Amino acid sequence: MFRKIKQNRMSEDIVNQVLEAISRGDLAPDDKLPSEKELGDIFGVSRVTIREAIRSLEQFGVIVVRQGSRGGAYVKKMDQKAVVNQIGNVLKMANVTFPHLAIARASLEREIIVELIPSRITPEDCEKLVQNIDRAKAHFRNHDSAQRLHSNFGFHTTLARISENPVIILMHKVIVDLSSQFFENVEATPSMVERTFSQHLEIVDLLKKGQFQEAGEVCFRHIAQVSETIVEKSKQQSLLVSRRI
Amino acid sequence: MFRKIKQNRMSEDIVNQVLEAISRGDLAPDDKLPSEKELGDIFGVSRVTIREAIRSLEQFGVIVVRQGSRGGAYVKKMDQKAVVNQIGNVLKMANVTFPHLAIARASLEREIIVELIPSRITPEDCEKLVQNIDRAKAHFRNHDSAQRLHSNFGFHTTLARISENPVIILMHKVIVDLSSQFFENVEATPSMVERTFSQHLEIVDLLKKGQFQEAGEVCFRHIAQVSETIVEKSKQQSLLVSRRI
DNA sequence: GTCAAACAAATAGTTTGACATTTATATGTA
DNA sequence: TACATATAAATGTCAAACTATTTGTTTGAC
Repeated sequence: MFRKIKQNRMSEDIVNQVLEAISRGDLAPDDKLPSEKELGDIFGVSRVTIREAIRSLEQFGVIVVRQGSRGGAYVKKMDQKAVVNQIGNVLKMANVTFPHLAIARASLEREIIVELIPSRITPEDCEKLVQNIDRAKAHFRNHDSAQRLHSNFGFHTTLARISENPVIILMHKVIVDLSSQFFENVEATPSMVERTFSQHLEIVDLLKKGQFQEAGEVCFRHIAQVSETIVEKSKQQSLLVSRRI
Repeated sequence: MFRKIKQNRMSEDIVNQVLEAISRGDLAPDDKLPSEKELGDIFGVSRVTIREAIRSLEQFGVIVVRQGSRGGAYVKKMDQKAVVNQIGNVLKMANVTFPHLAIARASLEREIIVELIPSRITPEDCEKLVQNIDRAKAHFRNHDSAQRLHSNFGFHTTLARISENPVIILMHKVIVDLSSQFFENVEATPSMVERTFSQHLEIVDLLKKGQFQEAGEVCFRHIAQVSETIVEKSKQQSLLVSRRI
């Protein structure tokens, strides 16, 4: 019925005021907040209190603080990358395992392909997907596994983007980012890599032909299968995969 | 190739050490951190620095701080609710609109129903779903719209839980929580409420009959339709719906 | 014994003033 | 011009004191 009142701590009040200012647009990205001393004068509190508020805002991810001359607290652009990072950090403290991430990703991408993409996909999108595959192949030839992984994940991220729904794109990116660390810790065999390439190509081909249902199923199986391999490989290398990330 | 070193700020170091201690399990939920003074002695820094670290950890959501005797910083249980809250707060600062949330939710639930539920659903699950509907109806009769909404959202949350995938359950809950504020701000007409009841019932009936594909489609259309109504009603009441949440 | 008020102890919240460190920019010099 | 150096404006840190809040304990009245 009622919610408990708790308005201790001046720093909290300051945090809220700054957040509101950002929400309203009174503070735009790259804007500089007044210096700690000035803020102290404005809010009528000491520098220590201001600094506590700044630490909260910084942890929240809405400002960055630079030292030195021309330093200070600057409003951070809350772009997709920043949001994904923030959410990822929170999720790291939750008891989420790699298999859970994998299934969630596979499901999400299937839904994206089967239901969200058909009305939106363009030949240019297909072209981008193919480019991702080509880039990954080039990195494979150069034995650059980090970049190869990046391009392969890029294939899936590109898929998600076609949905044009920021919430879905965000959720997908969070899952992919958290998953990627597991991929980085196992060495992929050439056959695994080649299979990924051919499955990615198969998905693009099906998309081009308008066979979205099939493409979705191939994608789901692809992710499930690759994830299963990662889990197996991780076990061989005694890596934690079923524990919290 | 290399990443820039940045070892400024002792409070950051302290934050990381505490986070690691929590990750390792050295600090369990409800454990009390030493007092500020003691922490200062342990880390060899002043109380001010300790307090800055504590503000960060608090904003991160891993501790709560109580004042007074027997007060101090206590490790917070990172249960689903806390994680959902944290992620929701981050998302509030992103440019996410209600329609985007609505489509994401509709898609997510369709995938849950069509692909994730079939192998898992039990008669008990159906019973829980029916109970949610009944509770909502009771609240409707009592003209308690807040509780009615809560039970109606509970129907969908119960659905998500059947997936048994914490990542999916989490994503779904975040979206539902963020969406709910829009529902709370418009007054639903009796006909809208009745239609929701009948659609929820229809979904349960289809689930009982094993017609998952159909249930998924009904659910998708139900969410899309209700959301559309919310958008319309909000416009009439001059509420922001297409701007950032 | 029970209740309430007064008191004590522990802890977070805040202030003040000082000094250290970092960084961009201006200044001076070869 | 190029490079070193000084300067100024920030943040980063410290120490010590005082305030506010919460909780436990004692004391006293009934």
